Amino acid sequence: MSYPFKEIEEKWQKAWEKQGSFVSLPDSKRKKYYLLEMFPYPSGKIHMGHVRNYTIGDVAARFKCMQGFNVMHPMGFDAFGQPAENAAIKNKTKPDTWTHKCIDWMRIELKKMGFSYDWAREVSTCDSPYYKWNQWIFLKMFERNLAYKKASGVNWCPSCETTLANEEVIDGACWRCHTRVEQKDLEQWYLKITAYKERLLDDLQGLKNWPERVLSMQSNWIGKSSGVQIYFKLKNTGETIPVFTTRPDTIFGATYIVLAPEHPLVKNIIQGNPQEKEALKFIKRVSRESKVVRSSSDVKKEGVFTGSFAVNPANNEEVPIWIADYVLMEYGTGAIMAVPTHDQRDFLFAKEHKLPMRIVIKGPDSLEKMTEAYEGNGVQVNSGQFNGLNNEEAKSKIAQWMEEEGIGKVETHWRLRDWLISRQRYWGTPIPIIYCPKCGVVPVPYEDLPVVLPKDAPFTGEGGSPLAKVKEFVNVKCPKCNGPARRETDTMATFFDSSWYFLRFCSPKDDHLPFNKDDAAYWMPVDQYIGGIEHAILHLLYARFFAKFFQDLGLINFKEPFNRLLTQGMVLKDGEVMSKSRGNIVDPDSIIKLFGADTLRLFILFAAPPETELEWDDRGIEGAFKFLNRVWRIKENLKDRADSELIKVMHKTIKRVSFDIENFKFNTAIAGLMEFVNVIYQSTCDKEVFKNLLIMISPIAPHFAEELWQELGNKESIFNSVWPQYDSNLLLDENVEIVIQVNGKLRLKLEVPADIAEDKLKELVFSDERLKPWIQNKTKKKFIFVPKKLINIVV
RNA sequence: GCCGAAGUGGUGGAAUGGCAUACACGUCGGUCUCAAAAACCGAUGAGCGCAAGCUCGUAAGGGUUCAACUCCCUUCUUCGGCACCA
Repeated sequence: MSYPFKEIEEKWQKAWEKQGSFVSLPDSKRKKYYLLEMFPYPSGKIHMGHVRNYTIGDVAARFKCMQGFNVMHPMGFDAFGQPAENAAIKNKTKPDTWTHKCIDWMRIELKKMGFSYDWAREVSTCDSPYYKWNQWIFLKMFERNLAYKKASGVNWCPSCETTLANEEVIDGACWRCHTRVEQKDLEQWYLKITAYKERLLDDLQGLKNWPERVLSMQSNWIGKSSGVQIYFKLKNTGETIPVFTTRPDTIFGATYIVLAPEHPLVKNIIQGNPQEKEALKFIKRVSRESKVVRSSSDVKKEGVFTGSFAVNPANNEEVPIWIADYVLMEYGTGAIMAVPTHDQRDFLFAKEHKLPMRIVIKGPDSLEKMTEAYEGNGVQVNSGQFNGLNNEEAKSKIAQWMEEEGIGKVETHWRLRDWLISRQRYWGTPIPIIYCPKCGVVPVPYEDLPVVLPKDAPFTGEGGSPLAKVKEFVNVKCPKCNGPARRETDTMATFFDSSWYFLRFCSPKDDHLPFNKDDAAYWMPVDQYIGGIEHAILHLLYARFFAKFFQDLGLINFKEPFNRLLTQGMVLKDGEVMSKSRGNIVDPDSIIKLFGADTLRLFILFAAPPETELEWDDRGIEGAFKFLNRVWRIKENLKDRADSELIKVMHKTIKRVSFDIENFKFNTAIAGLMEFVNVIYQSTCDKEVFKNLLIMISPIAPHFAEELWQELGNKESIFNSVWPQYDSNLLLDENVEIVIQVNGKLRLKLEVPADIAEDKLKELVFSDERLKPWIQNKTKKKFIFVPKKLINIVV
């Protein structure tokens, strides 16, 4: 007979809700702990990824609570976004109706898992009391020129019919629908995240409790590269061609320069030269190639000579100017100095086109023997006054010299671009801007917020912003001159909404500011944040940017919003990510029906450490169920007094499990509990021991533990009890097993008193018959003794 | 190419430089049963051996150390990020 999980889970979910068990209030006398999991998009159904993410968080929240922390554990919904529009078209409903229905379903499913959320703090980003503050934040940014409108080439997804931020383009395709992204010239709203690039990069250093790979991804994305802009001059006209390099130490080896085909100077340079016709042909051909093809690294580097020359400012040498497809207009200055001896791309290009080379940093090969560029360090040669210096040293010396001579300038390049936030979609926060023919771009006054998203908009699926078709929305009076004006009909990207929701949770109902300063000062920063690695760049970078902006507004007084970050691994089935298209989904609800939420929680924590991928295993879930039943049956055999040995094991288990849960090592924490239960089965167990076992299981299987806790006669909830402490005196054994090694190889194990003296032990070891064959007739060189652990005899 | 993470039984996975493979799954055996299921107990890295036991074994190779899955170097493979980034 298995334990009645269904009744138990329903019973306690109701009881906790009624008692308000997880409601959190600021309390300056108690230490706070803000535990946050990335809030879900309300698709209507939770999936295993949610279950894993939220179970990890829930264990930590309940554990911290029993350790005496004032825990805040909120939940909400990231509710704006495109799927709602698609569903509205498909099901002939409204995005608003559809989304709220999904939220209701989702809330029920989350509650079925028994998560300890403070539902009083729930927020949905699609509700105007929330998105009003998106508009407020936007206006604050607008005032500071951090939100601006600009016409430029943008990423355009033809399938979603909207623009995309750079962060939303993955391998040249839309992150959502994988359609190939096109370039389009449009006037769009941007947030000046680049104004924060140094802080976003530098402050990564302080994030000691973030995973290495997330830090590295963010740092790559921000992409700082320091170097020198060097001014080459056109031989004939004296016009300047700036090039960017990170290797100023190789300037004396720059034997030609290369311009991107789109470079604005190209036309002038080739004009009238015999090479003009060929060059034009080449430029035309390259312009037709797509960006993706051009940036694939295995394509041969092609180029043509322009017929013109420039002057290398370091040695006044004349160098030919080429055009090549491997130089990109978007990066640096769109022109490079080529050093074939010390850059592999330049080397290949120079060999192909028989261009001159000169070694300026001594490497292993002579010029004749060189088969590839030498990109390592070494001593400067052929470099005028810098000969003999190590190139690393020469880098800064040369840069300095160039600045003094006025032939170069130290410069830093960044990969990070401003964040494109306007979307030509309906289901998002309206951008609070009005266009007046007289006054131009006018921000909506603060007192007029929120600009409410009209509930009715025509959905045809034909593209174009649906809001533009709602006359009552579009036509307004100009706040400045009261004349007829027109509203902005683009909405904000949903990543805007999620960039500050963690602050809103601190005071979800505040109608004064996005969040209450005092509440945020108490709860923030988030102590532990948990979510998927897919947000390593997008959401986590934007949220950091917003936090820094709020810091500048004086609303908060810390740099970084998330102290610790845990990125949980994905849930796989048969080695592949669970997805609808693969048809390998395991529905959490079906598992809850069969085994209950507690078993599901237990399995998902036991099967793998939180950060790694987790392979779903139907038999594993049965194993988890078996374990809970095994614990359930202990109550039938409780005696008045427990074995003293069992009590020792209990204290060891308390130590171990506390440490493991504290450090998010749930799989080994559970292993420890299983070992403990195995020992209980072979000993005499009493109520006190069993109680401690239940407390340790309770964060993992809360309903289960609460039920047994009550059966033992406790009136208070198990979650009001204090996490057990171990008695370090009981951790010590009287006898210990000592491992005897000879030359590092295990030969013998001895059971001896724990406090045995080294001499006595030595005597014991050398007199042991079983060891004779290994040490007889051999000279003993060394005797290593690690107390309570091992002896190593070197012969 | 650069940056980051990882590589351990049939499987998921354990091991502050000190007994490699904890815990679980699977498999095999036993107890209970008319029988089965459940439950409980036990065995389970490979090779050799009747056995006590021995040898090998943590991607590969080298090094440091009395002692290396763990530290260092080289290489390979897998995954992730960035990338003709100058």
